[in-house]
Amino acid sequence: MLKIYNTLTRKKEPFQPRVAGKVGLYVCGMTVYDYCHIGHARVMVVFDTVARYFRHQGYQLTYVRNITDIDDKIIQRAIENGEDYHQLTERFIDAMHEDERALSVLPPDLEPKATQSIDAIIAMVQTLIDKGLAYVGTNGDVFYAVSKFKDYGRLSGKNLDDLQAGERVDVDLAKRNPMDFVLWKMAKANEPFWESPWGNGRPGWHIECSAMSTCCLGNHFDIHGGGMDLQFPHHENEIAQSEGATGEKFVNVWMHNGFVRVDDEKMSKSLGNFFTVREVLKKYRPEIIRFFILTSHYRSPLNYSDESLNDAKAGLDRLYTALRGVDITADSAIDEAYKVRFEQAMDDDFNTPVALAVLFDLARELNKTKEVNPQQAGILAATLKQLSGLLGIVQDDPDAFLKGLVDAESDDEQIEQQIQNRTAAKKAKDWALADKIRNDLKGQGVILEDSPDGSTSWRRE
RNA sequence: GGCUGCGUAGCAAAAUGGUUAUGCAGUGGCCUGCAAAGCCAUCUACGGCGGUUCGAUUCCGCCCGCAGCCUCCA
Repeated sequence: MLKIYNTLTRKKEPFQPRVAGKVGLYVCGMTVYDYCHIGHARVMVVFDTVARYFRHQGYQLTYVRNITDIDDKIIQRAIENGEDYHQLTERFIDAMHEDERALSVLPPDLEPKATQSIDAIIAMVQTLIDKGLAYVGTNGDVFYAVSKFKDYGRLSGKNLDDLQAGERVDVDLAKRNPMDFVLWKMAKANEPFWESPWGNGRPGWHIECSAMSTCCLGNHFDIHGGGMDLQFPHHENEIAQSEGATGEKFVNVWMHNGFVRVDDEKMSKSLGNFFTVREVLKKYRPEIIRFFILTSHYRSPLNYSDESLNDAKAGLDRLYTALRGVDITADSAIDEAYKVRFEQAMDDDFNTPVALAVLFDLARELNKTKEVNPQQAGILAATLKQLSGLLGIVQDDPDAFLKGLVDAESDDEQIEQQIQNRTAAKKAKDWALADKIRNDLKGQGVILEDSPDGSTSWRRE
C-alpha cells in the first residue's frame, strides 16, 4: 500500500486515486531564462522517480510539468541580452530538455507552456472577477482578493493576520490588501502582451499553473508537486484561484521536495551559490548526479559537495561491480524477496535511501553467489538491474560504466596493450615490471584487478 | 516577530518504544606473488535537561543550535 506525505495534512496518508487505476500528477516546472541548476535537477529526478514508480505499480499516469515561458525575469533577461524573449525561452527549453535526457529523466506526458495557455488563463481570471474574488486595481492590473477566500493559508499553515503582522516594505497602492496578488499584469511599453478584457498585458505567475493544471487534468486531480519554496505563496494562491473559480476541491495530495543546499544554505539564483547541471556534468557523469539525488529522501535537505558526489560515484561503482561478469537474460526470473523489500521502501513515501540500501544488500549477496551458483547469480543480477531501473540507474553495461570517463578521450587500446605487457611480465614472474606497469596505469587513474583465472580487468577511478 | 521542519556515529543518510540499516572511510582477517575487487569480523550514534514507560534515539514538555517560508525562487 503506497503512502505519501501530504503537505496539506502534514501526515503520511495511504494513496487513494480519484479514479481507480489512474493518477493525475502536476508538477511546477522551470521558469526558462537560464540553465537548470542542481536544485532544478532534484525536482526533475524526484518526480521522474515518482512517475516511474506509479507506472511500475500499474497506474495509468498522466504526468504534467509546465513551462513558465513568460514572466518578469524572462522579460528582463531578454532585454539585457538584446534578444526576443521567445528566442530566449526556446533556447533554454532546449537546454532543459538536454539536461533531462542526461539525467535519465523521462519526458512528462504533457508539457504545457504559459504562452500557449493564455485563453484558459483569461477565462479563469474572468470567472474570478465574475465571482467577486478578483478586481481591477487602480493601476489596471487584476488582483485576487485574498480575504474573500476563506481557506487562504491552509496549505502553508499561515493565516492572514500573521502575514500582515510580518508586513512588507513596499505596499503596492494599487491593491486593496497588501497580500492580494496579481492575476493579470498590464504591459509596459515594449513588453510582450496579449489582448484581454482588461487591456494588453500578461498573466501573473500563479494563475498560469492553475489554468494549465486544470486544462490538462481537470478541476480536481490527485497530486500536485513542486519545491518546498513554492508552498507559499505559489501553491496557496493556486488553491485560492482554482477552488475559487471552479468551486471544487483542487488537489488531493500536495508533495514538496526539499532543497539542495551548499554549505548549509539553500542553493538559489538569488544567493548565487548554485551549480548548473551542465557545469557539474563536466566533472561527474549524469548517473552519478541522479544517484546522489536519490541517496537522500525527497523531503530532506540534500547537501551538495564534491565529497557527496564522490561518495555517489563509489556507491554506483559497487553496484556495477556486482553486476560485472554476470549474464542477465531478458526473461530471467526475479528474486521476489528483494523485490518486496524494495517496494516496501518505495511504498513508504518513496523512501529511496532505503530502496538503495536494499540494492546494496542485493549486491552483497550477488557478490557472494557469483562464484558458487551462476544460475542464482543470474536471478539476483536481473533483480538488481530491474529494481535499479525503477530508480533510473544502473542500466548501463557494467564494463562500459566502470571504464567510463567524463571526457572520453579514448586511450583504451593503450591500456589494453599495457595489460598484455603486464600479463607477460607476470608469466615471467617479473613482479617488478608487472607492478611498475600497474603503478603507471594507476597514475593515469586506471585500476587493475586480477581475477583468479589469470585474466585482468580494469576500471577508471 | 509569526509559521514549518530538522538536529543520528569520521562523512553521508534511513528506520525504529526493547532486536544488523545502508554507502564511503577506519581496524583485523580470508583471498592475492603483491595489490585491487570481493567476502568475514569489528570500532565509532542517536543536541541538552526533565517527563511518560518495565524499557526511549524513537512519545510528551522545555531549552540550545540549524535551515526554510512570511518578496522572485525547485
